[in-house]
Amino acid sequence: MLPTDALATLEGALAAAAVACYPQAPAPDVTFEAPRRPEFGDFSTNVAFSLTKIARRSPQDVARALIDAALAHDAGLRVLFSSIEPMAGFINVRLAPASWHAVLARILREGADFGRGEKTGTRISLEFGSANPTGPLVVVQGRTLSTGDTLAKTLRFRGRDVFVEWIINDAGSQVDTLGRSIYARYRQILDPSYPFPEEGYPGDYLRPIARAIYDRDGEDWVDRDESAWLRHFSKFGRDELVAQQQRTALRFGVHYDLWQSEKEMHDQGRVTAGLQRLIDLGATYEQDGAVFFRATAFGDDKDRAIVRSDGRPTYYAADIAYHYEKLQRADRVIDILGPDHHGYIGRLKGLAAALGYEGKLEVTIAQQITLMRGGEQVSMSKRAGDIITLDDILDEVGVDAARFFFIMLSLDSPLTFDLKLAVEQSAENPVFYVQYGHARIASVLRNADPGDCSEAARTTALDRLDHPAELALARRLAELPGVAEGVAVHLAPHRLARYARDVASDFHQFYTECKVLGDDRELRIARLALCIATKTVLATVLELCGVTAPESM
RNA sequence: GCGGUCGUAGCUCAAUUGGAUAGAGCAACAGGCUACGAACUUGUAGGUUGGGGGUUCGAGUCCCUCCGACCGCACCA
Repeated sequence: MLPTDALATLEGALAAAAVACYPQAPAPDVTFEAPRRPEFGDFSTNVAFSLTKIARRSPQDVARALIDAALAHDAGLRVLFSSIEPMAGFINVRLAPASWHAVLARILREGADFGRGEKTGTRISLEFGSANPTGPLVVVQGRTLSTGDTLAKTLRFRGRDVFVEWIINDAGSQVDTLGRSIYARYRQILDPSYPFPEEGYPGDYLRPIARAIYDRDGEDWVDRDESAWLRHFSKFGRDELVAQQQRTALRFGVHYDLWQSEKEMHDQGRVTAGLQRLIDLGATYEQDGAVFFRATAFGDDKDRAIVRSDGRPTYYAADIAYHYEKLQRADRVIDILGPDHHGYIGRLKGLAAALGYEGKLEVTIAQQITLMRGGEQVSMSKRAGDIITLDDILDEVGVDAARFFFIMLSLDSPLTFDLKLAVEQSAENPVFYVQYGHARIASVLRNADPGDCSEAARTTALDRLDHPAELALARRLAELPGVAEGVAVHLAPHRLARYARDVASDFHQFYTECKVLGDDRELRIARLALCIATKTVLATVLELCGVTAPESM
């Protein structure tokens, strides 16, 4: 019997025992969790605490009574569990090894599908990475891209329908600024002293774009007025930079279902439609010829302008329309924003509330990344022109190390990243530890007799696995579905990275203590089966992390 | 000033969302290969969870209040 089924049986028995022993108390909800410390058993429940007040007895006594009653009622529990003990008020249990063997057999049977969730029917809109099309992707986007993509994969793995989107902020004045910047670079090809606009985007990354225009059009634009060239240069730059951003995302292994142009939304009248909805709901007012969203009525700390007094919509207007569309087509809308967007949380949540979708929108901020090089802080401002691009990082440490590194930390936590250290210590990145585990298993399987391997891949004869390291590893592998679900529910991809390390660690320990390819055939097959199951789980986790699972390294 | 995130071992971070003796990795120290990959492993040491109150069987987690860091606070995007 699988651990989950065994636990469900025990939960039912304990709940019944609670009702029998303490009929005056409301029926408690009995749930088992894996305790932090292994010596507390495989699983643990705190149900006794909830009954102490009414029972007027210590949690320890209550726990004892519940166990006795449950065992008296169902003697079969003694077979499923090797121990059921009260300890400090908790009820700690240890499963019979057969349950862990059953999990291994299941992993072998299901392969890459082990841990996959049933379709839930939940539609999720996930937006992350969105940026102005005025420059290459930078380090902080490495964090949102890694996190967002891993979340998308994990949510899908756990049965959600996920729609991944990026919004291109190409409707505002920054695109004109981009056009003027490129034009200056274009003129500088002929005259290096040509002035660069004060508000322009510095750095050298616009020079190749200017060069491309020059190669195609020659000096056609030199003597023209801004009104003639601006549109052209802006659009060319915007298209080129969006394409660059898309290439970088792809290189990073991140796929989008939709790159939504903000300008397109304006052109198609969708922004106006979204605003109209807000106006119809009475959530707006006019002041000095401008239109404001009454955000303070919905928890924001300030009302927000959505239409300027000259009639042009603000950026927020497009945000409103876009989120309105997303809220209509999804059950759960998730935004992962950069660290300079703290002010957005209030207004976006207020917006969802005003539109009648309170609670459906989750806004998460990826905290800041401080980039260091050899102990000195590196400026990452696009303004300063001295930018470290995501591509630079990928060139230095590779996709695998970068992907893993960026999801290792909770989004809530600010992150310090020393480039020099990253290069020097890339071998210390835990991703290599995990990948090594996978490669090591592959090596064992290569050394094994092929006949043994194919038999192990199908076997259910796993009774010989009784070494503590074997059972600990099996128990760890069994956690995969729960870990993945936790990542999906709490939007916490760093748990995958942690879990991957734990699996690898348990494997290395098993490998150190237990010889796989020994003379005892029955034991050899069982241990090979454990290796195969471990390799399967590692491959699944690495896949969710967007990291390759190498056969050798 | 207002708001938003945070503050945990020397460093980088966890802590199953209120559970047990707060855990890992680096770095430090001491061990382990004539065994399937030592890119591994075993152990030691390291803490008043920024300070102080409160809520309760129980607080790193929730509330209040100070201190500190970062980020926002446009009819820019």
